[in-house]
Amino acid sequence: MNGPLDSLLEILDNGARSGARSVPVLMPVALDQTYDYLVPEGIEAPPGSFVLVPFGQQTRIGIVWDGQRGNGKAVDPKKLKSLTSLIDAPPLPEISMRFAEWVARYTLAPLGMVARMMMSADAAFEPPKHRFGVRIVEGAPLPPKMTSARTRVLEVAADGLIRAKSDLANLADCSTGVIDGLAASGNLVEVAIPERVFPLPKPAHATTEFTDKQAEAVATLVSTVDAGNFSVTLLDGVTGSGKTEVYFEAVARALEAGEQALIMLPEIALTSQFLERFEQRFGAAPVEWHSALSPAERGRIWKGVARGDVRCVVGARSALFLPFVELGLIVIDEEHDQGFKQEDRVHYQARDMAVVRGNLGKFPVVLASATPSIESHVNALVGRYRHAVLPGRFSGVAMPDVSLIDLKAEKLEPGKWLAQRLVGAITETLENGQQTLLFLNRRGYAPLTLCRACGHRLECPQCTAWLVEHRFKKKLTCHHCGFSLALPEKCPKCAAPGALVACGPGVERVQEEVAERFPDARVALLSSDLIPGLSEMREIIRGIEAREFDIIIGTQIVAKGHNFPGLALVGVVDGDLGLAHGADPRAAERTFQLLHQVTGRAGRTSFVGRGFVQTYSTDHPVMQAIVAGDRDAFLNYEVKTRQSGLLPPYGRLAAIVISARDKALTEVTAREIARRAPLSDVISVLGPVEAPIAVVRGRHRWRLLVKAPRDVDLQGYLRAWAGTIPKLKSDVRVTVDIDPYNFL
DNA sequence: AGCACGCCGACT
DNA sequence: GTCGGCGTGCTC
Repeated sequence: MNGPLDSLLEILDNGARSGARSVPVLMPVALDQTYDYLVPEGIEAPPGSFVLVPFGQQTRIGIVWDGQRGNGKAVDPKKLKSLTSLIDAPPLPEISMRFAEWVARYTLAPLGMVARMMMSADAAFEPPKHRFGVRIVEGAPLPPKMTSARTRVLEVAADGLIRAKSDLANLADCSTGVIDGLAASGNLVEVAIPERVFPLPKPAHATTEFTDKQAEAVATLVSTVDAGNFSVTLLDGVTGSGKTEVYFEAVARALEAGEQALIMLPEIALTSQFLERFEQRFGAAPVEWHSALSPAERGRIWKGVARGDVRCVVGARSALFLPFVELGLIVIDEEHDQGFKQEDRVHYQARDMAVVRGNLGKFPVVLASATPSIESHVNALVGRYRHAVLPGRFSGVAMPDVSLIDLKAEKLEPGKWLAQRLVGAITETLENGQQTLLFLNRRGYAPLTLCRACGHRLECPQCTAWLVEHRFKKKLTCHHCGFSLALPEKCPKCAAPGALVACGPGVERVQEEVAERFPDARVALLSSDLIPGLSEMREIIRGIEAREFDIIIGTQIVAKGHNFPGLALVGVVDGDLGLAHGADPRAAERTFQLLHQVTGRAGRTSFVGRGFVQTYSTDHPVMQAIVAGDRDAFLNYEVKTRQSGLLPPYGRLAAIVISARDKALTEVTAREIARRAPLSDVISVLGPVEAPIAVVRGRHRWRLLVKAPRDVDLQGYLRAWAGTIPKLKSDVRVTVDIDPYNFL
């Protein structure tokens, strides 16, 4: 006898004889197997428990799993160590374990790495830190020396609330010494500050008036919640069609039924506007989950979700991996957004994994968008998803009137990036006291700097990429690795002074042109590198809503999720920017969505807005669909393109990236891996080719693209392939990305 | 993933 | 002669 069964029997046998129990533990590291630990007498460690275990040289937190995942080798029972202790945290729900296994299997990531994502709230596993504060003691005799500071403190504390010493000191305008004095005299008592409770969203807090069509969509969504089984509904409606309010009703129904609900948004769209709408409907702020939370908050929310104290989460993609115990609905708003694809560590598409989560949890999933992804559109078309359509704009306002500016005919002045017709429209808009948005999806001042004297281009020393000038920061920066360099005075190659010229526009350069052309206009510049955090972003958005700015210049962070009521004109500086990537099957889709979304920002409440798209490719189907305002024309065109190319969703893709510091080694390894691809009638392997960005952070990169029909087990093929690859030379890294969105 | 062990180059 | 670079192997 040998193999896993043998080792299992051996452990059971050993356990029986010694009276010791052992449990499989999954560690949050890049490993796909569980490790067995003895459970000391007196400790209960049921599946899902978080436990502290000795692991190699370290002691780490693992999860007691509900099944063994061996590596095929038998384990010597004498090697078993005992787990150190049980962690005081709510257990990982069983459904989260099944979900983790599913995600690991699908993405080809080690299960331990998926577990790590689920545990990304360190504070949840640490003993809770009690914060202490003080409260007034009613009726205690006043100390003999009553100073004015002491009087102020007691006046503030008279309301009986518990406050941190420093808070109370601030409110009473004194030092904490005064507080300590009053505590010593018995007039204040030190008490633990109770944990903040999560405000409960109230399903019946407010009622929304719906049009007939909206009410129909509400009824569809609510019926999927009532059905209590798995379904996916594509909620399809333009910005301003009342999409959010419609799916709020589904959320309300799930909450009413005692289920938890999750609303996922692209990180960038987690705006205060959205949170306010939630609060208006549910009478409480939602629990937010995103990367800007403090560690303590993450821990608190993680535990709240696992205990069921949190009923509704509004969050970015990682919220999907929170330990929901009673999840009954997921809404993915802006479902087409590329931000749902995670590209590092575990590569996953949160929208697709949310559908999987719904299937495992037997509950409905709602995908909402004004410009659905081709994948979801096709799924709705063929009946895999239900389709709820919200027609037109809620307030009865027409879509903006969009025109193209053909840059081949209407030439730009040298060194300028706004065509005369667009400048004219901005002037008119300013005269009308309305707002203009200029959109350019490129950060910085200029994407390329070259030397007029010798032709040298300033490139990143560790990537195959140009350095982008950031004029405000007086730096040249690589957008791939973060390398940066002070803006040089003279050419680093030929030393010619003052010969460096900036080529091409970034948002900062557009701002410069705007300042020159419209010196009196109040201008806001929005770019992720210029905004330190979420709160600053929210403040700027508020300023725009309050019409504190006339012209808004921004990258894609302005395209998403905001409603600017005074916006009458949108100018797209470079409409062709996203179309360039040849290998990316989603380039056209992405460009269409972005242009549609950004031009759709104009004229949303009380007037017809205008949009101008500057382009050199006026004949491109994307541009044609944008001017015609004909989303369906674009969808039809793109569906045909995908169908004929067997591209998603008609085919499945996997990208394999081979990288190493040595150029030749990278190529040799890539060719060797490609050579070992199992033969298949239906699966094709393209490449290897050098990656479009050939070097990143000093690592050379080669790519393979695997194409399979929809109904073929692509992961099985890849696993079989991986099994034939001999051990890689050190420093060679191979990553597999199922359903890639990045082709660089 | 993270840690220790191991073996080859520039220092006190 | 040692410190430390990172390549390699292992974690019940």
